[in-house]
Amino acid sequence: MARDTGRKKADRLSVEDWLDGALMALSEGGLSAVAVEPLARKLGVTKGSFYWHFNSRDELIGAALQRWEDRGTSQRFSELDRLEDPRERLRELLTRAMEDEATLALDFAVQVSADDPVIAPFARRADRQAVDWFTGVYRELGMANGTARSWALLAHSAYLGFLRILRTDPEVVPGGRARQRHAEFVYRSLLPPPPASSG
Amino acid sequence: MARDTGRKKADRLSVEDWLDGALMALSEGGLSAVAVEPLARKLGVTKGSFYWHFNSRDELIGAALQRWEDRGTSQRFSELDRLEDPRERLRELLTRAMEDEATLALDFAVQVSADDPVIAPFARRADRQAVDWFTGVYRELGMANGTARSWALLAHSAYLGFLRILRTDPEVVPGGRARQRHAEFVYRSLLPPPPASSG
DNA sequence: TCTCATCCATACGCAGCCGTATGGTAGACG
DNA sequence: CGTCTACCATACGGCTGCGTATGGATGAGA
Repeated sequence: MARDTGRKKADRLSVEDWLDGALMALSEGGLSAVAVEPLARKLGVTKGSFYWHFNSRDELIGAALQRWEDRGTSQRFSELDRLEDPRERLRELLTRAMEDEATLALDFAVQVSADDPVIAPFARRADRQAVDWFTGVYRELGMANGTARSWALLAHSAYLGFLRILRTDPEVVPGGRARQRHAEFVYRSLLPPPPASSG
Repeated sequence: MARDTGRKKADRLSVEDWLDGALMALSEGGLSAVAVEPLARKLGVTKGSFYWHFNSRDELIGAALQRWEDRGTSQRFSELDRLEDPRERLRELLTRAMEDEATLALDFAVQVSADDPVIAPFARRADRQAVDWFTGVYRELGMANGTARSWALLAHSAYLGFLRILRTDPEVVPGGRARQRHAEFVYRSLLPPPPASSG
């Protein structure tokens, strides 16, 4: 059967290799770059290889985004949930999100192609997940449900918009240390006026 | 000469007709919908017509976006500048932006294709214009330059992100009266704590 | 009426991508 | 050593969009 222990040997690609390639292409050239023939060229094979592993281009995109969802989207939040102070969680998410280039690139690519029928459900789930997460944080800060959701929506909007500006017009957005300071600023701005007392 | 008075007569299209059609297609189907042959079909003519008026698809896109820039982007802000109170200007922009469907659709389309080489310069100019405008408002509210720009960046990010969520996942975002209340909320949130200056 | 410019249809070649069909190769296994 | 299977190359047909070339229609003006 020879069903496992299959380390790739430079040729002889695996499904994983295709998914990696797809995500790479997605983050570099957008959705249109996730095309069978160009991808095959980049991987040093031909379409024949691809259509053995997958049935269609959409299947590849779906699988790759599923991988993205599993690896990134969910994990990102569950890690932060270990922090006790909701304020700290908020701060960590924002500062961290503005640092990791790979995450930024993929989030941007998905966001930008969110109107595509294959991408849409993933983008929607990512949105819901983020907004829900933010909502939880704000609720822990003592807000009512409605208010918390408003803040959450604003926070996630700010992230998405910032992402867009960052990728399209890097000149407008601060870079390096200034970026960290901006993240800090956004954190403070996205923190509602202190409800009462806390430390 | 017969150089003017040329009202279109159902057939016999003009450059303006093509630009209108391009913007319409852009707001409905995104950049990929601004294609010569599909557009020609929608206008009831063939490519022969198009290539008489334009030299290439990119030329059409550029001209259409130029029209968009002239008509919408600039005008939008200059109108608001008539309001004395900067707070009012801010409020008007936000509430108005969340109402006008046509504006939303086009802004979204441009934003989503902002990585396209033809679209990019327009998106960049629109970003700069918006951020500069916001910066002016915040400066009038008594902020230092750097702080004002931070707030401006946040405000514009929030708009762009909200736009993206609105078009992709309408369920997450409030509609109708709730939308107005959210706009009001965003306005209040994007208004820094009273006067004075902070760091 | 003839002419000329304007506007458009038709038909073509070209390129890129999708998906299929079919044959080939390398290694596991008996 | 032969066979079978996993993986891939090659070659094909089809679709869609871009851009060109060329000729037809229509109306203004002489």
